Amino acid sequence: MRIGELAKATGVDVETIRYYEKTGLLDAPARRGNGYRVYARAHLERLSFIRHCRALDLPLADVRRLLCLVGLPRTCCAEIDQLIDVQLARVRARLLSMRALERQLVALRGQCQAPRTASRCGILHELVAAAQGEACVCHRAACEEQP
Amino acid sequence: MRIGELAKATGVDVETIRYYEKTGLLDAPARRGNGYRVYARAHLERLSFIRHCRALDLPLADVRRLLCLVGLPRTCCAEIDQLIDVQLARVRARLLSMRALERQLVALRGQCQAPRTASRCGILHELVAAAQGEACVCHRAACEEQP
DNA sequence: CTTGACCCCGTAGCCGCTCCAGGGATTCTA
DNA sequence: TAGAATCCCTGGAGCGGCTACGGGGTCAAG
Ligand SMILES: [Zn+2]
Ligand SMILES: [Zn+2]
Ligand SMILES: [Zn+2]
Ligand SMILES: [Zn+2]
Repeated sequence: MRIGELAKATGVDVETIRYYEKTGLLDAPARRGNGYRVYARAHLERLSFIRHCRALDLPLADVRRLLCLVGLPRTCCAEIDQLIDVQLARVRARLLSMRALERQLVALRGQCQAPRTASRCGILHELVAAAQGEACVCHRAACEEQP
Repeated sequence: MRIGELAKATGVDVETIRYYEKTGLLDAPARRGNGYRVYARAHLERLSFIRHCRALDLPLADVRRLLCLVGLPRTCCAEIDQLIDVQLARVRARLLSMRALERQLVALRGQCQAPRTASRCGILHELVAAAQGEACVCHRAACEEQP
């Protein structure tokens, strides 16, 4: 199986596969006489594993560790479970900040309903005013929700 | 006002301020005899503006454009409004994928309730099985929700 | 025998910082 | 007045996770 075929089979870009090899995440495969990489089933599975982990947005360092733990079946899995817990916490934190961001942007967007000149744009006006120390709609709203 | 004072006043790190100057986002300030940067009120406001935009997660290229438009008051503000619209769309897209991610991670986490050996860890088992082509809890769930 | 798809390698670029080494200036304390 | 702590300077490297590029070699179809 050549690199392009592996790429198609896994949905991972060719360049990315080479990058994974360079960083030691994927074993260097055998080569044909012409220098082309030849992949075996084991590579396919390992790369699919990586891709699946990446779909969960796990950092490559975590993926590396997981791949390592697959080869150590006697280890306690607490570390694995914790990797997922930490990732879940990261995702939830991001979720919270994205929600706040959405609210802020909606509030800001509401400042300009119809196109005018820049000097009369409610959005720009708001951003400039906030920079001069005045409370801004986007962040003022967030603060008032607190109590 | 020295760089450290500006940093404290705006909440922007000293290194970041220098970075903004290097990339032309913030004007190079005057210097004292000893080479220290001396900032004026205009810098403080400009940097506060940048920080506020960054709090909305606007890319620096957009911030740059906004700063440029502040100086062109006669321009139509449609471009400003659109910058915010695009950012809102980005945030909402991220929000959707974060929500999906949370569901997937929760499903995966549920595969291992109590610590065992790695070879019996439901999480690791799931990841490996998925790499071998079997449907995984995390992504299978997502697919079944579609219809 | 040319065209086009595929493959190789090494390096640089993206974003938005963040940190480092290796120095100089200033200010506070003992 | 010496030493320590704190500030400031510069240029450059490093982070993550790719992505793009330049300049080439290989191979099968038409
Ligand atoms: Zn407007
Ligand atoms: Zn605001
Ligand atoms: Zn487990
Ligand atoms: Zn899955």
